[in-house]
Amino acid sequence: MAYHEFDAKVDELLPLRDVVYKKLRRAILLEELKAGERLTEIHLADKLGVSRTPIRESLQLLEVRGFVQMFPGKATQVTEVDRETISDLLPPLAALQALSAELSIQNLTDNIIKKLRDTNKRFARAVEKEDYFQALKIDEKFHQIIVDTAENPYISSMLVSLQAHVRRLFFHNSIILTSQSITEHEQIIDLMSARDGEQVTKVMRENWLRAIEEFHSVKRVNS
Amino acid sequence: MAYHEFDAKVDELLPLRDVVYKKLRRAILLEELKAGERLTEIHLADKLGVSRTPIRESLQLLEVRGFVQMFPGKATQVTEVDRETISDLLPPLAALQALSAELSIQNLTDNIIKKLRDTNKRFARAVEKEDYFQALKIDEKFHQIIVDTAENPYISSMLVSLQAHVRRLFFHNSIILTSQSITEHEQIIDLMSARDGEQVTKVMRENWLRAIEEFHSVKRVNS
DNA sequence: AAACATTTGTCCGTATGTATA
DNA sequence: ATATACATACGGACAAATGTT
Repeated sequence: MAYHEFDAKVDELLPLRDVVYKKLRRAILLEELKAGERLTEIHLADKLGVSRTPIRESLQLLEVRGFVQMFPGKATQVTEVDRETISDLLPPLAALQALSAELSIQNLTDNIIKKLRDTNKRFARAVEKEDYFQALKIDEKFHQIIVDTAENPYISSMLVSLQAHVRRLFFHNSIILTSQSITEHEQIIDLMSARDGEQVTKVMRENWLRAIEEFHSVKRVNS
Repeated sequence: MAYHEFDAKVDELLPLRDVVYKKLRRAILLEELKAGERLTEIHLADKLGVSRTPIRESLQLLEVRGFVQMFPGKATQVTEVDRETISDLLPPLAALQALSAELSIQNLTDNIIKKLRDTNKRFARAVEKEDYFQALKIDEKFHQIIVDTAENPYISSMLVSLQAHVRRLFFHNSIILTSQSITEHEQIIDLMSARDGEQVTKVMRENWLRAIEEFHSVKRVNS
């Protein structure tokens, strides 16, 4: 399930660096730590009540994942997010999601198809109720099932990272998940059942790339 | 250029953790540190003449990149590579390389096309001379030009990581780069010039996925 | 089962280097 | 340009956890 990634449910048994990592990432996603803001180890250590070591280690992980930018010996700051970022982010995301769909075909079971159809029904209900936050969560779940079914650790790992960035960009921009998504999901399920790898790739890509246009039109209105 | 990634040309100005990171990754690629081998911080620190801090930090980076596996509180070991790994690795690699080709079209200049044709000529000469090591290096360069032209930092970063894994798998298995690759490269250049994103995607994918079959046949003979 | 030897996780001190007055 | 304040990079010590005899 996707949301464990930023719900920051702190399991106290985890190493401190992981706890700190999740807290900091959550803070960045929620914009408590703002884009461009400078992060100093001592300050964060005080604030979180830990020493500098777990702070340093978590900052380095955040940097690999692209949430912060480190200037060795100088400073660390929260990565800026400009409008162009989403254009860079979505194409690889779409490509990897599409690939997941294609690869998941060989691991498909009736049970998984049932789960996908159920999830899409719940998605449809959320869209109808115009509960877009809930719809977004269910949409993620839908895609996560497909990614999990593909059983490819490289793809999973890359998608975790990309998804987090997408969330960050969309967090305060309510995404418009239209009824078109419902139909596309249904199409995706049908094509996977029919084992049509080529077509499902195409539909999946379109499903994700449409978000670029929607994002740009929303932003144009807001700003 | 791709090989700076594991040539471990130690720039002494870099933070120690980066120096250590490169040394360790190089050692893993060269199988000086063998798959499954356990890495203890103190031992590595002694061997490299540094304290545990840069060792720890570099190990965490290696873990994100998938070269080692960390069991918090217990141990760290070099990731195992089995024959199935290449089947997991190449599909996302192919997808991202194909996407790079598609995206690079919009940034294409005559100069870049010229560079691609030149590189492919040098590639052809290396293949003819049966200098497969050199051919592999030039092949990487060819693809790197395309990735760079796409100008997408997310894709670049993911490919760096995937490529390193591929190298690890292929390192002691001389890849057979056939004359078919030469033709495909030529095709790719032509399709990019013609701005045919759809077709170049297809050819690029095939170019990369063919390596799966070749790898499997080679391994079957050797083992 | 219990004490032991290791190893990891965390903290903090110090040196080096960076930015600012 | 110099000095000062400050942050990071690294090292080393201690505590906690592991697994071993």
